[in-house]
Formats: sequence, C-alpha cells, structure tokens
Amino acid sequence: MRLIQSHTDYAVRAILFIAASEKEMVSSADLEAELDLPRPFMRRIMQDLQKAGILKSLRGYQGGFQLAKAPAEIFLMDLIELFQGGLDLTECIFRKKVCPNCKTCPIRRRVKKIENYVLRELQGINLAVLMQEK
Amino acid sequence: MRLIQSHTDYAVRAILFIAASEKEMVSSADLEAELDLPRPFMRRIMQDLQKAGILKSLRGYQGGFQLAKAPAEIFLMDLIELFQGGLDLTECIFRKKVCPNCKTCPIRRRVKKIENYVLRELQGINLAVLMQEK
DNA sequence: GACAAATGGTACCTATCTGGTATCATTACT
DNA sequence: AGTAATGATACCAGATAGGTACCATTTGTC
Ligand code: FES
Ligand code: FES
Repeated sequence: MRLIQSHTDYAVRAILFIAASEKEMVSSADLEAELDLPRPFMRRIMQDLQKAGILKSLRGYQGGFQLAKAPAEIFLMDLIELFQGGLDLTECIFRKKVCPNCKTCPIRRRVKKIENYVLRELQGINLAVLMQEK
Repeated sequence: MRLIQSHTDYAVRAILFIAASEKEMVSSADLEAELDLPRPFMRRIMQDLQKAGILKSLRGYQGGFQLAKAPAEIFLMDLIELFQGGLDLTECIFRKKVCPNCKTCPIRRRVKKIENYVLRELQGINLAVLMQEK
C-alpha cells in the first residue's frame, strides 16, 4: 500500500525539475529525457497540473510548461488530492453500502487518530521544502 | 486507500466476538449470524487465524474455534501482517525494478517518518485494548 | 499558406490487488 | 453410517493503478 502513488511522485519530480530549470518553457520532451518516463504518460500528468492551475502552458512551436505558482505555494497534499483523490485511511470497509457497523467499529477511532497525524504531516510539505532537502 | 482492509477488520470482529462469547467453541455459523458475512469467506479468515496460531480449532460435531492466546497478546499489527502482508507506505514507485531514484527521491524520507509513526501507533494496539473501548 | 512542433482532450487497455466463491477432503461425535 | 463441523486449495470478479493511442488544436517559422 503506497501513501504516494506514481502520478503524484512523478508530478513532484516534474515540478522540481521545472523549478530548477533555466529554460523559460520546459517541454514534455525535456521531462522525458530527465525523468525517463514514457512521454504520453508524462504529458497527461502535465495536463492535469495545468488544469489544476499549478502549471501554465504554451502550445505550439517552442511551447511547454512553466510554474504558475511559487514552489512554496504548491503543497504535496494538493498533488495527492489531485492524483489520488485525497487520503481516506478510514474508508469504511463496507463499500457502497452505508456501514452498519461504524458506530461499533472497534478500530475506526484509532485509525482516525493516525489519519489526522498523517494529514498534518503531509500538509506541512510544500515543494520549496522538497527542493531544499534534495 | 485503506489502512485496514476487510480481512483484517473481519478478523478483529471475529476475535472480539469469540473472546466475549460464553461458548467453549464458536462455529463459523455463529460468526456468520453475528457478523453478517458469507460463511465460506468467514471460514477462510478463521482458517488463516488458526494457521497463524491465534485460534485453536476443533473439527467435527460441536467443533469450532476458540482463542489460542489472550486478547492482550494478539496485536492488530499481527493481523495486518497476516492479511495484508504488512505495511510499507514507502514502497518504491518503480515496481519490479531496482529504483534508480531512491537516493534522490525527494519525498521518501518524509514518508518514512510518517510510516514510523503509523507503525508505532499500530503496534500499541492489541485486542484487549479494543475490547475495552468498544 | 504549408509545415512542424508543441499541448489539449479523451477513450481505451492491462496488470495487479482486493474481496469473495466453490469444491472436495478430513475429522469427530452420536 | 450419518451428520456437523473444519482443512485445503483453486478459482472468479470487480475495483484500482498504471499506462497507451489517437486525434484535435494552437503557435511559430519558412
Ligand atoms: S466498518 Fe464502517 S468503520 Fe469499521
Ligand atoms: S522512487 Fe524509489 S523512493 Fe521515491
């Protein structure tokens, strides 16, 4: 079970690379070379980041992506939200149905506490922090 | 993403029920009635618990299951280990391959810290604790 | 205007994981 | 012998994650 999934991880790397790049515009081709990923896959991630307002894009010749926000304003949690639909560690085991046991679920409260900690930690991480410690 | 999966959750409920039961031996039929689960499915979980030495079983007429350990000696983490193969929140995103980025992975360290906390919390939970707070 | 270089959008595929079923063999008591 | 229980194991199905394919659109250069 992974806390951080591929899309999120790739997004982080991509953003860090763009942030560190000299270029005005970074293209998918550049990212492919740097991150060693299939370009179509990378592109989809970039598009999602663009839609989310994290990147700005320019089409056509010499086009590409650049940051739309300062690294310090991009939070890991945003990316998790975007690519993983957020975190819900206590998601009830009775999918689709209303849980008949939530009230009596012996572990729910405990897991909720853990989840709170995890969220607090994650919310403290932004991309500027990750840049430094790399 | 669920921290606790169905098998684990059911196992907890089953064990708590057996622990609270007056009967010498609790059968799958009893559990089915109590937990409202398909019996074959429940049975497989019970068998796994038996193999793991958490339950003792008796076959044949009036057979069933009973605890092989005191609730205080059964840890939630054991069940997670048993049914979910443990927890590895930092599992590298590059499956099957050796990760070429682990050294430079910007989020690995952070997630590792979170994982440590989660493990510590989970390791402190045993079934006796869960019985009380229910 | 034609062409090439780039992204936008969307539908689809595939492997793995999770949850659950089915079947038959074995044991134990009456 | 018969019945009530577990042991063992193979199988199936839906959901999720990871990844691909395809075509449309925009932008700059010649
Ligand atoms: S089952 Fe609904 S919360 Fe544990
Ligand atoms: S990729 Fe191997 S740890 Fe982040």
